[in-house]
Amino acid sequence: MAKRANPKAGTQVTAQDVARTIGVSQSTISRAFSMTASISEEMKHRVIKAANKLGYQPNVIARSLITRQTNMVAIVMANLVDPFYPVVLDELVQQVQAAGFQTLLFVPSAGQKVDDIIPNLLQYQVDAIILTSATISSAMARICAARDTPVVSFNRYVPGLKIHAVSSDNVGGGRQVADYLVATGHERLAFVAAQRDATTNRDRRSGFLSRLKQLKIETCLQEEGGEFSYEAGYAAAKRLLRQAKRPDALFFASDVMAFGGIDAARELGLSVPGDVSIVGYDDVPLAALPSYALTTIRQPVHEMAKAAMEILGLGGERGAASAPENRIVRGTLITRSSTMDRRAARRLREIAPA
Amino acid sequence: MAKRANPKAGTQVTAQDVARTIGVSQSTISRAFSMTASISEEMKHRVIKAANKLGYQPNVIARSLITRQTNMVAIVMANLVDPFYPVVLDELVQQVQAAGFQTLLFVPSAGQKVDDIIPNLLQYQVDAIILTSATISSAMARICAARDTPVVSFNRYVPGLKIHAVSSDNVGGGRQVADYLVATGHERLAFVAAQRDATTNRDRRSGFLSRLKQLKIETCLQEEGGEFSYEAGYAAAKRLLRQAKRPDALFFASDVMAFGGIDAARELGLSVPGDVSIVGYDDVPLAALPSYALTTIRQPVHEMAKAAMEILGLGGERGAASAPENRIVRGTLITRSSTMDRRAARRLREIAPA
DNA sequence: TTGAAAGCGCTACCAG
DNA sequence: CTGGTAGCGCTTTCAA
Repeated sequence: MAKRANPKAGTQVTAQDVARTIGVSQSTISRAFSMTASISEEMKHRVIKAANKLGYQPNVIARSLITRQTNMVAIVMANLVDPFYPVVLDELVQQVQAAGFQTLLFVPSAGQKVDDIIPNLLQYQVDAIILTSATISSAMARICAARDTPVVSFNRYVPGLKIHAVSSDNVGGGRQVADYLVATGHERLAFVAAQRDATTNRDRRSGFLSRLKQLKIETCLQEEGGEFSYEAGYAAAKRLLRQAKRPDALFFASDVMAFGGIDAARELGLSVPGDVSIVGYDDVPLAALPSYALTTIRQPVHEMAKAAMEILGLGGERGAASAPENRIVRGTLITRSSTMDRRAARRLREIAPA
Repeated sequence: MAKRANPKAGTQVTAQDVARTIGVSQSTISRAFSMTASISEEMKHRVIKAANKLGYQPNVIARSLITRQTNMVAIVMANLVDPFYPVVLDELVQQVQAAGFQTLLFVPSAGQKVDDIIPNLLQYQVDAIILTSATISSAMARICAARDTPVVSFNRYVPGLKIHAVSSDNVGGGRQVADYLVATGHERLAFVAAQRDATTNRDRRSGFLSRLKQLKIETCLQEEGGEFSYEAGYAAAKRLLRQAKRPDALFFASDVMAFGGIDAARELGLSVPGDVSIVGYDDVPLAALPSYALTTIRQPVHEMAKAAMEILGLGGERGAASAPENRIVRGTLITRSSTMDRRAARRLREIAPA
C-alpha cells in the first residue's frame, strides 16, 4: 500500500473527507459540484455547507484525468518585447478565461525552438495550443493532430502546414497604405521590410507594391530592416533619408520600426510629416501618443482572438474545426499626423511661392 | 465498468501500451522516465526506443496526482497595459521556466477581485503563486498557507499580511530623485502621485518628500494623478504647469505618467528640460527612446524576480521560506535628457544675460 | 533489477 | 436521487 510519501500529504481536504462528515457517499460530493449530475437541492446545500466548513475544493487535476479535459489552453508567445504582443496576450487571455479555461503561458527562451517545447505542453494535456508569431514543423503538427489537440497560429500562417491560422489582412493593409499615400500626393515611396520569412512582412509588402504597380507609381525603394525592431527601423530610415533624392513617404512593416524611423528622421533634422510621411502597421498604444502620432493600420486584435477561439472550439459552440482553417480579418487605416496631404501643400506653394 | 465515454479516448498512448509492445511491466516504463528509480541501462534504452516509436509521452497530470506536485506556478498579472508589466512578465516566466516549471497565467478581468480567482488557481494545485501589483485578503492568505502553497507579492507589499513580498527600494528611489533634483539646482519641485493605497506610490512619495524636508527644501507641490496612467500624468501636469509660479521639476510616480507629463508640457509650449525637468519611475523600454529620453529610477526586475523565485523555493536550493519574507532590492537612477542641471544654466545667464 | 498491486482524487456507470 | 464500484495514467511500495 502506498503510504503518505510526501510531506505535503494530508494537507488537502478530499471529497472523501466531506462525505464522511455528513455521512453520504463520495459520489454525492462529486455530484454536488457537477452541473449535469442530478442531485436534490437539499443534499446539494448540505454538501456545499460542509465543503465550505472544511475548506474543500475539487481537485481539477484529478478530474481531468477522467474527463480528459484539463481546461487549459497553451499560449506560446515568441516575443513580449514588441508592444504589440502584450496587447495580443491580454486579449487572448481574457477570452480564454471568459470561456472558462486557464492559460498555460510559454515564452521560448533565446534560441529555444518552438518545436521543442510543444511536447512539454502536450504532456500537460492542454486542450488547445495558440502560437503567436511562431511556427512548428509539419512533423510536430502531425503529433498534435494525432492527439486531437488543435493548434492555431496567430498573426502568421504557413502555406501548406496543416494547422489553423488567424491573421489580419496584411495584403489588404499594404494596399490601403498604398492607396492612401498616393491619394495624398506622395511620389517617392519606400517600404522598409522586416524578417523576410515572416508572412506578416511578406504580405504587407506585396500588397503595397502590387497596388503601387497598378497605380503606375514606379518609384518605390525597398530597404531591408532585418527585424521587427526599433533599431532596425531607425537604421533603415537613416540609410533611406540620407540619399540625394530622398523618399517623401516611408512605410514600415511594423509600428516599432516606424518609431525608429521617426526618430531617425528627426535626428537628421527632417520634419515628420513636413519632409517625410511615416506609416506603420499594428496600431500599438504608443502610436496614439502625440510624440509619434503615427498613421498606421490597426490590427483587429479582438476579432482575431475571437476567430482563434472559434476555430479551437472554445467559442460559442464547442467543437473544434477539423480541416485546417485560415481566417483573415480586415484591419483599418488610422490616419494621424505622421502623414500629411502633399497635394494641398503643393497647391499652396503654387499660389503663394515662398 | 467505465467504458470509453469520451470520444477523445484511445487517442493517447499510455505507459501500458509501451509495456505491452516490449513485454515488460508498466512499472518499468515509469522507471525509464524517472531520474531516481533504478533501472538497467539496457532496459532503459529498450523502453525509450519503443516509447519514441509509439509517440509515448508521460502524462504529467496523472503523475502530479501522486507526487502532489504539478510543477505549475501561477502568475497573476493585474495589469498588462502599463509597459512595465510585460517586462516583469517576461522576466518572471523566463525564470519560472528555467527552474523547470510551467506558468499558469491569470489576468483578472475588469472588476474581478484577485481574492476570487485564487481558489481557481488552487484547484489547479499550483505549487506557488506570484501576485504582481495585486493583493489578497488575509483570509485568502490563510487558505493558501493551510494548503502549503507559498504566495509572493511582487512589486507591492501589505504590512501585516502574512505573505512573502518582493519590491524595489521605492523609498530609497524617491530619495535618490530628491537628491538628484536638488543637486542639479531645481527649486520648485512637485510630486505627481498615483493610487493612494499602492505601496509603490506611497513609498516613492515619502522617500522623496522626507528627503526634501531634510534638505530644507520647502516648496514641493503635490498633485494627485489618481492612477498609474498616461492620462493621469498628462492631466496632473497640465494643472501644475498652468500655475503662475510653475514648478521647475516634476517627479511622477511612474514612467507612463511621466510620458503624459512630457507631452502635456510640450503642448503648453514648454521645453523639457529647458523649462521643466521630468523624472519618472520604472525605466520601461520607451523611456530610453529619444522622443522622451526620460530620467528615471530603473527597477531591478531581474533581481526582483530572482528574489521571488528564491523565496518560493524554486531557485537554487529548493524549499520555500516559511516565515513571511519581505525582500527589497535597490534600484538605480538613470539620467537622460528630460532633466538638466539648472545651476549651469543659471550661471550662464549671470555671465551673459540675454 | 524487475513485476505485481495499491491507490492519488476524482467521474461515470450501474443498480436500486 | 443516491450508493457502490471501476477505473483515468501514473508512482510507489513490497516481493521475488
